[in-house]
Amino acid sequence: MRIGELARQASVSRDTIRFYERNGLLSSSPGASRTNNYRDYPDSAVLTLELIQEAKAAGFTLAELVIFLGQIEASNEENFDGDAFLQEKIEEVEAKIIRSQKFLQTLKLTRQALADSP
Amino acid sequence: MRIGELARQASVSRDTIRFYERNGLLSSSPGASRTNNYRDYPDSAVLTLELIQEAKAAGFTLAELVIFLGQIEASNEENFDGDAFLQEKIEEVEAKIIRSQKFLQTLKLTRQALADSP
DNA sequence: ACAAACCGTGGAGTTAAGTCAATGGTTTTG
DNA sequence: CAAAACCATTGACTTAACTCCACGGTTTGT
Repeated sequence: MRIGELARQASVSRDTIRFYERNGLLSSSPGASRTNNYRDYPDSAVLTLELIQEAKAAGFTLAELVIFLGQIEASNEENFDGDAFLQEKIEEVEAKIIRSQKFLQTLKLTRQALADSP
Repeated sequence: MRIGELARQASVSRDTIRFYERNGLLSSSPGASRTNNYRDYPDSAVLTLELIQEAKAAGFTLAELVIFLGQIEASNEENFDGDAFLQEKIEEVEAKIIRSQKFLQTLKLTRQALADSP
C-alpha cells in the first residue's frame, strides 16, 4: 500500500511515516511501477506503526525502538544477546506503569474531593 | 530547605527545580536570611516533585500539571469546574496504561522467543 | 581567613520528535 | 484531458523539557 493509505489506517501523518522510515523504524520497497518512486508498504506496516504507538505510550524513545525492532529481526541469528536489554526495558516499563497507576489514583481522588466539597 | 537539599531528596537537578518553579509547578518562600535571596522550600516540596514524576510517567505535560495543581488549590474555591478536565485526563491515563501493558506483553513475549530459539 | 561548596540570575544551547513549506513529478477521476 | 489528489525530496522550523555556562554573591568547613 502507499503512504497515504498507511497513514490513514495507522492514524499518523505521512510526514511522521517518512520520519520513522528515515530513522530505521519502518521500511518500504521502492514500488514496482518504475515510472515513479512511490514507497510501497506491506500490510504489516500498520501493525508496526501500532506497535510504535504502544511503545511510545510505555515511554520508549524511538532510538530504543530501533534497537528493539532490530532485536526482533536478529532473534533467529546467532549469539546475539538482547536479553539484558529486554530485561532492563521490561523493568522500566513495569516501573512506569506502577507510577502511572499511582498518579491515576491521585487523579481519581482529586476528582472525588472536588465533587464532595462544592 | 534549600534547593540543593531538595534536589538530592527528590532526585532531580537544581536546574530542573528552578525550571519548574519558573513554570509555576512549585513555589518557595524568599528565605528568612535577608543577606541572601536563597530559595526556601517546605518539606512538602519533595512530595510535589514526586507527584510531578508520577504525572510525567503517566504522560502528563508540565502545562497540564500546572492546570492540575491549580485544580487542587482551587478545590475549596467556589464554582470552578475542573471535573471535565479531570475526567478527560483520567481516561487518557487509563488508555495509556492499557497500551503500556500491551507493549509490556510484547516485550515479554519477545524475550521468551529469544530465549527459546538460540 | 580562605577555599570549597553553595546559591542566584540571565541567557544560550540541546535533544527528541515531529511538522511545514516549497518545488516538482505522477495518478486518478469527472 | 485537465483538475484534483497523491507522492518525493530538501531543508527550515517548532515545541517541550530540560541543561549548561558565565558571572558574581553567600555559607560552611578547616
